[in-house]
Amino acid sequence: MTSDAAPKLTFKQRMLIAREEAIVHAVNRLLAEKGFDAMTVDEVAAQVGIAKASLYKHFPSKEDLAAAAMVRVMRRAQDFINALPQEASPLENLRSVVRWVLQVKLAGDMPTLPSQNSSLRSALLGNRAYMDGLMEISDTLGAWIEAAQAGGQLNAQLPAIAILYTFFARACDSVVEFLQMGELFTDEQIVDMVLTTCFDGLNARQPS
Amino acid sequence: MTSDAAPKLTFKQRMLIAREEAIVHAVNRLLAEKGFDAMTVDEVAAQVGIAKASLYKHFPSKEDLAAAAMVRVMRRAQDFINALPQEASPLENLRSVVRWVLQVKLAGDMPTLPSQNSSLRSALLGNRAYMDGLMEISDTLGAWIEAAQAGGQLNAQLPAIAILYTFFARACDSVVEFLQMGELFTDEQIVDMVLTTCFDGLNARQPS
DNA sequence: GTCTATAATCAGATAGAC
DNA sequence: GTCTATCTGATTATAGAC
Repeated sequence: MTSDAAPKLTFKQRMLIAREEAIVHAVNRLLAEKGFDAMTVDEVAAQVGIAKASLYKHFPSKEDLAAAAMVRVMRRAQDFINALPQEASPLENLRSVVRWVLQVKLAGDMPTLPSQNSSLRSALLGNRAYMDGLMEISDTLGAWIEAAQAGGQLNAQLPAIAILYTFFARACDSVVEFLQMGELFTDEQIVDMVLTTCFDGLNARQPS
Repeated sequence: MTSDAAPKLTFKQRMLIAREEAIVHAVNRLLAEKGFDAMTVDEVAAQVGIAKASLYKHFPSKEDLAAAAMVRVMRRAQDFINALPQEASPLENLRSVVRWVLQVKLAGDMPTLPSQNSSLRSALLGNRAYMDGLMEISDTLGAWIEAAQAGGQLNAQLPAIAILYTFFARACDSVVEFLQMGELFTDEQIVDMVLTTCFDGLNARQPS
């Protein structure tokens, strides 16, 4: 869908892109580790090894840094989606994506933003790349959800949008953090438990 | 369980308690509305109508304010639990409590704290009233969960602690915020959808 | 574009009079 | 205990030289 024009980049341009990638990578890790409010721009600069003022030449504000990190993780999600096997069913695809999200989160690589911060909120809404990425993912997942509902695999009583939000919410699921903190379970066990809870619910299975 | 000694309070003491209640109430609303980081102590003082320095005579830090708000909401939860009908089953009780949590959240009365803030974290861990309240609720819900698992109503494959965390997490479920923001559903519909998702999962029901 | 140095602001916490 | 006034430190963002 995204028309990547064949790039002919000068050395300087590649350096610039590499540096911005390093910046966004650092932001991603800090957002995953301590969240938006606790992350300071000084920290980001220190991690990248450049001066804070140089950061502001690349990104005009802290909010834009966060937006770039979100774009990055959404791109990674798209890459994962594009690599899914063609023969898989919509439900299998959805499960795979949720599993991937949980694994990224458990690996400490999932940036999380406060849903309440208003300045951040408006910055994201005004960010073209962010909104585009969000809509692209929503379209893909939304189509799968509706297909799975039509095929009788997902509960058709629930609005598709509610199911979509439920999937998105796995990216900031506090259950994962709680379970991970307790150190009683392996990452794999946590993924399985959350997946089970998400798709099968907490109720006991009806004996078939 | 809590031995409330019959109080004989002077007028001054009652005034003090009333003021502290007003403070904690304001903190509760601000935490629910904008979260811990965005809430400022100045705001709290302004809402209560006292000077910031006076606030600090009652609570030694912002973290303690937050802890008091959490204690307040946990007390309200205990009151709700104590009022549940005696004849109800463990599963019914659990559903009722989750429903109550969602209703409080939808009413904008559920204080939420960042799970990542470390200074706040240690303050909570060192707060006797907070830890006591948390453990009391955990004990009650935990007993119900195990009973429901033994009775075949809740999935016995899942560790009880994972189910407990899943319930706690409803108090800060971003799905609720997303759905509420969209303004497509009534509060009651949102409660039902989240409850269904939580207990029955997203998969379609097996035709019985 | 990168740096050092600094502005400008804001928020948590306190001093000290009453 | 309550107030006004203030301190202190942290943080976002920028000025200006190279």
